[in-house]
Amino acid sequence: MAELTALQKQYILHWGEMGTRWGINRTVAQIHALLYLSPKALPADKIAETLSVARSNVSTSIRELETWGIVRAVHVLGDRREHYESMKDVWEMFRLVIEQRKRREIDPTREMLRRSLADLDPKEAGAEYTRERLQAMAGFFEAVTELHDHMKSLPTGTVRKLLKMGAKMKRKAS
Amino acid sequence: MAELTALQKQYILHWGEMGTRWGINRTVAQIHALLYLSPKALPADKIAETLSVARSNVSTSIRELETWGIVRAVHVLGDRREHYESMKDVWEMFRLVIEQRKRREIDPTREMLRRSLADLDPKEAGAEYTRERLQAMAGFFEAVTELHDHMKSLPTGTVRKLLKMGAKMKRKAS
DNA sequence: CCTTACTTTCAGTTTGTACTGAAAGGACCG
DNA sequence: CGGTCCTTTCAGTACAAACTGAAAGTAAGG
Repeated sequence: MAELTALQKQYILHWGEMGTRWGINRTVAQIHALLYLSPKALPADKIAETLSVARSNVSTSIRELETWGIVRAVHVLGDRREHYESMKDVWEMFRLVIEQRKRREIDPTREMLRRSLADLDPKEAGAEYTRERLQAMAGFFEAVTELHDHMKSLPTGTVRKLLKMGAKMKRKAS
Repeated sequence: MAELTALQKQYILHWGEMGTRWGINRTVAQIHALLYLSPKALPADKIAETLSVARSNVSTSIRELETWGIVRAVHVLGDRREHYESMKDVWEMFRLVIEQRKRREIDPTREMLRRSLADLDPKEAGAEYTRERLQAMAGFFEAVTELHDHMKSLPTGTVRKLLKMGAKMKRKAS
């Protein structure tokens, strides 16, 4: 992956934009795209050069990708630099990201809703209405959590198969 | 909803933060939270005052919420101002948002992947590897789309029931 | 150990998004 | 119609996030 082909450029740019729309830093997403397409692990300076960003920016972004668990450092014989490679299993990548975002965002929301419901003062005006709204919202997040936990308990690959099966059944039925 | 209770403030602030993490403008999310908790529709100036943002900012944000289809204007007898109210069905709200985000983000991504696969020049070095990666990614997005379409074809409320059922079954089994 | 190769940290700067307030644009009322 | 009330638009500004480059930190090699 000396220089980027038009196709690679397109993919990386698109993935960067997708990132920003879902709260992922553009550069982080671009680096991930680059590594995902790369047949071999790349050193940070190569990444910086290819994407035209500062070496230090690559360092920070790679760290974030490592925390997600979708990029890891590997060592190359006769080279002191760390080389980075992306996980190749798309399903596993999304599973990791979803699981962590759930923990960081959904769980605190459930917590907040539970706390709110507990704190609700029934004497206050409109408390009954507020309770209804909070409960409806809480119900949704609890259901999503149940679904997530349920899927998590299945071995890797099963979800994929189930989705594919569902798709086939739907086609047959229609 | 003259002044905000501590609970309402907490909910609105939290929802605003949630928004930012998922690519939704903070103010947009806060306004939605306010309307969701409000038993009656609120006029724009009231919203601006309550959240301490400019009237014009409310105008733009409300418009965005209206395009999502989760907030609508209602008229109050003897008041010339538009009053805004949020949809109260949480499931339907999320369904709307998910459907539109899929259309805006997932669909163009599938398109890009399809185009990339078509454009792939087999003579280029590493084309086979690139094809594999693109295909894996495309497979994922196609599966997600299938799942989405499948759910969409079910009547409102069914998904909710299925999730709840799944949760119960899981509890029984374990 | 000292040098060299590489990585991380961080203060300062840039950039893009969000926000404001003033002005223009409706719409209803008398 | 003219006035009032309300909404939208938009140019300018503010702000937060992202990014840079220099300096400090770390580790391998001689």
